[in-house]
Amino acid sequence: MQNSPVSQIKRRQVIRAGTTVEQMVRAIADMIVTGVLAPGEKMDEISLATRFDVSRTPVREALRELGAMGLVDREPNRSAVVANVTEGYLHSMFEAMSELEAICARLSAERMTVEERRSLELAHRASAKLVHAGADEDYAAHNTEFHTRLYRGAHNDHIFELVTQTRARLAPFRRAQFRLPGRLARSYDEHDVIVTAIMRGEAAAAGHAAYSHVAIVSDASIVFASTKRN
Amino acid sequence: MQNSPVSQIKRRQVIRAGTTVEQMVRAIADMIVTGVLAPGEKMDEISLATRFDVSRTPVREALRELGAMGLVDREPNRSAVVANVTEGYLHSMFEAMSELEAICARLSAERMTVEERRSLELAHRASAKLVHAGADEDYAAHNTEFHTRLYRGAHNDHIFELVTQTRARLAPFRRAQFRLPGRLARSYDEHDVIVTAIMRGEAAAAGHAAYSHVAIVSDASIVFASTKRN
DNA sequence: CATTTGAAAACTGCATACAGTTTGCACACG
DNA sequence: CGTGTGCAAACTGTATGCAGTTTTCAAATG
Repeated sequence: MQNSPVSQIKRRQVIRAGTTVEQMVRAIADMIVTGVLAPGEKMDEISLATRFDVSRTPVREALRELGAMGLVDREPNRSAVVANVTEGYLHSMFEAMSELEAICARLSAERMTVEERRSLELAHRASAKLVHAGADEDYAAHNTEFHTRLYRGAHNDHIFELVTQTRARLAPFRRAQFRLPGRLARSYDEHDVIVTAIMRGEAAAAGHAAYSHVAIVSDASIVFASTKRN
Repeated sequence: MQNSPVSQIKRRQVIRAGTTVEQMVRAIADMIVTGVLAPGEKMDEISLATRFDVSRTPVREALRELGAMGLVDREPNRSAVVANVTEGYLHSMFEAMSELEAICARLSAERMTVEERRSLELAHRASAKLVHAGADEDYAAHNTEFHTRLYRGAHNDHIFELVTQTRARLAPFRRAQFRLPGRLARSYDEHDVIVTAIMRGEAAAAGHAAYSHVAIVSDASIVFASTKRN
């Protein structure tokens, strides 16, 4: 394991500060949502402690926090494992995501400032290039930002927290959503309906469009997740 | 420290099982939502440790978990404090609550089983007696159960989690909601509209009724909370 | 009298130590 | 050859100790 003191020191400076535990929470959460750690994978405290060059105490606190976030499952006297949800629960998370996005789109249509609307539309139009170029990765990044704009546009901090939290828990299960042929173009079109409704201040229409958009992604992801499992 | 093996064993048997940390999380969370600990109150680790007769380690883990739940605020090298949110954030939580309840009522209208509908209506009808008797406390208990029925009736585990979590964080700020004169009777009437819509399977109507119902409670609570603060 | 300062007290962050539990393996026994 | 049993290794849960930070309070100074 490449565990030189140098890399440790670098980590502490590069990943912006905070307590040891906070750094570990971010680092581990990142590994989970990006798929470096797969759902179901065991994470014993000693390995993590040596890997991050700290004692078990901060590791345990980080794992507990990740457990509270729903990213890892913990049982007494057992190793923590990367959260692996049942298909039923996965479905409920996707449905919740659709509902939450619908709320955000609806509220965005009502509440976004002129500046927010303008920059939403600009970013959306710009993403057309990525679709034509077939740039999966870049479009995925744009997509993440697009949805974050909707969450912020609702101007409700608590809903922002709920939707962000749900998105993090879903992340491990919807990687590669843009691998499906033709998905990029259709995603763009769906975004377009949402943006248009928001620009016109048509709250209900924006909500419905966002609901369908997420539902479509959900269906694709559930297929993906269930074919991959076991 | 009175750390006799006997008291240890007793605790483990009397307070129903789970790890030490889980017990503490439940106990402290309960103190917060019931108002034994007021928002803004400091909770230093040593006091809690001696109070629960354990070392600081499990206390720290419990506090971290409570922090992740949003019930306590933590900053590096400072004592944890019972979460004290800004008026703006409080407002966003109440709005989120309205939206979530609307979703639950809507889905309940579509998905509740015959049995669930029957027992919802029965419990609701029974609560009329409490209103006439002016039994604040008992009606509050019924009210909690009533809303829990809606959350379960939606048949979506993740939404259940989100709404439960939000309710817990709001609890400290809406105590005494039934102290306001005439509130009991109006609450019953509002419940009645929701129940009727659900029994008829009118999803949209149930959603709207639930949204208004919670919004009304929110307004009252915000007044209460802000008059009490500072 | 108000303000600054500095040292001690109090508390948090992390490491280490130890106790209790689970797991895996080897050996005995049917 | 399969199965059960017991021991050892590995790991989690909790306690304790120490280092570093914040807070408090009182004395000194203007």
